Amino acid sequence: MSQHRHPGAPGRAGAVPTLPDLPEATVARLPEYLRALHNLADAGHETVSSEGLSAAAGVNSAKLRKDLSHLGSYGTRGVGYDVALLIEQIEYVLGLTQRRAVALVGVGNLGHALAGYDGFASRGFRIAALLDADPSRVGEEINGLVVRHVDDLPTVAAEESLAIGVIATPAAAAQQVADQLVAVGVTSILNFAPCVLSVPEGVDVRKVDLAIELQILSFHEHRKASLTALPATGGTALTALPGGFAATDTQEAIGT
Amino acid sequence: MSQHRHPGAPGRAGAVPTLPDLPEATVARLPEYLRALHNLADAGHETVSSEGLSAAAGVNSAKLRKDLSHLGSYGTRGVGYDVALLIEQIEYVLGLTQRRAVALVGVGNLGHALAGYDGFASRGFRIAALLDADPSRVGEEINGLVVRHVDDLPTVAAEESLAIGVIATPAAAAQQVADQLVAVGVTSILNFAPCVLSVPEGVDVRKVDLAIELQILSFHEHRKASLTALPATGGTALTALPGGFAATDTQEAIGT
DNA sequence: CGCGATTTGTGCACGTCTTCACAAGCGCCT
DNA sequence: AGGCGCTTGTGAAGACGTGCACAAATCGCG
Repeated sequence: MSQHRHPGAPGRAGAVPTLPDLPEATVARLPEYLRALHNLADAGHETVSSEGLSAAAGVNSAKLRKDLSHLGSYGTRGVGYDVALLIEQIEYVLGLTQRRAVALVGVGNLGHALAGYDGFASRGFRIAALLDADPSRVGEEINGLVVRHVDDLPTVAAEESLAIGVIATPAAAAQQVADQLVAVGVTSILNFAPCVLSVPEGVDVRKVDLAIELQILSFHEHRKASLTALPATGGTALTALPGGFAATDTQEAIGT
Repeated sequence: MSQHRHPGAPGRAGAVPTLPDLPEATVARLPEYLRALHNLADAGHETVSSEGLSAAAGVNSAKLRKDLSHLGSYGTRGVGYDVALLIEQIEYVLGLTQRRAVALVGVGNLGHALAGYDGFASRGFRIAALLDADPSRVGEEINGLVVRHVDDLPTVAAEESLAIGVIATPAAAAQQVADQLVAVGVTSILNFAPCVLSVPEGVDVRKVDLAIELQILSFHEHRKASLTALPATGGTALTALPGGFAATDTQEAIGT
């Protein structure tokens, strides 16, 4: 159990790609670690302790160590983790060593924003095509890409190796678009439309619903409000401790 | 244990607001149930079984029943749930009976889209103000609202009862904006900037990072690809079962 | 070379979430 | 009224995720 490193990662010369099957919760945090690591690297740090990295990523340090231990044993006792090596490892595990092509369907309000969002490009993705069902939108140029009709999907898929699709259409159109994406071989879908998609087995769907996030916050607001009404204490029950900000002030590497 | 309904909900004539403290996982699903219920109501359904509702919301029916049981005992054995009543209950618990005012800071690419997103308005929220730090953006009118300078936050907070803030700025500005929001009394923040925020105790932060979602999908792509490479079976290992779409075809009420 | 300071990696216990399976309850039909 | 079929609500078990606390490992220094 001492040092089991996973093959296929550093010298990726066709080695056997034995991906450790990570817990979902860990996978969901890896991108956050990766972002924090890039910040640290930009700030000139060569190594970082689990304490420092966990603070920058906003998690518990024990959790971070356990997460990273699932990748293998990178990191030196008494020293910390090598920033560059860890970046390489996480990017490998996340499959970011190749720049994945993404098809974005639905160039409405949100689609426009996504098309212009440089966070995709800067983190390993390339928007390969913009598609829309509305003929009046076809031909429009956004950020250097021309909007094509969604029925051109097969053509697009033939040009590019499409694995990921993003749906930013109204809910009514989402299922049909999903079917079209699946038909051309897309096996991962990021869905911004507020509806449930049914897809064949083997296709992954992640959903982002902006209104849902607000509703969750609303619940906590409601709860907080109902708490202040109850207890015998005066009024300023939850206006935070007087002096201090709670979280980790180890955000050294955030600024730019 | 038979029928414990929670006071303060139906006849909300100042009754004691005893919010049951729901599990976080349940809270996160309630908005999804609510959306499905609205669809069912629009389609004319008066009642719905846990089976039907869970299918429309894309979850396990046992999970749905347990979730709803946390709210109290609405629903009739042998019949199902009264759609209208359940909507009322969930909206009450989520604190959506009042239309909450939201301040949106950062009117860039994403901020524009959010300002124009009608999903907020249709689900209980009202964008009360658009703010930006860039003077050249101040004064611009978006969707009937004029962009004001972020330093006007105190004024805005004085006009409106602000509890929720949305941050759609670049990462470098997010912490400062969060501080300003907290300073004027905001206790819930939805953060779209890719960074960790430190806030005082009692303030809730939820984060949405579009790139992270893609990276999680990328991991699963990577894993799927490495799986097809390994097993002795031919090639079409994961191209789904021949005939059938996996999920719940009980999406009757989705279309519109 | 040995020792102390430091930090990783992990066994273990705990809490939360999920899922099954079934008793209790309700309505309808005869 | 009684019985039957259907559906909710929930106990219990298992899976999963979290966090503590500490042994093992490494570095630097005298």
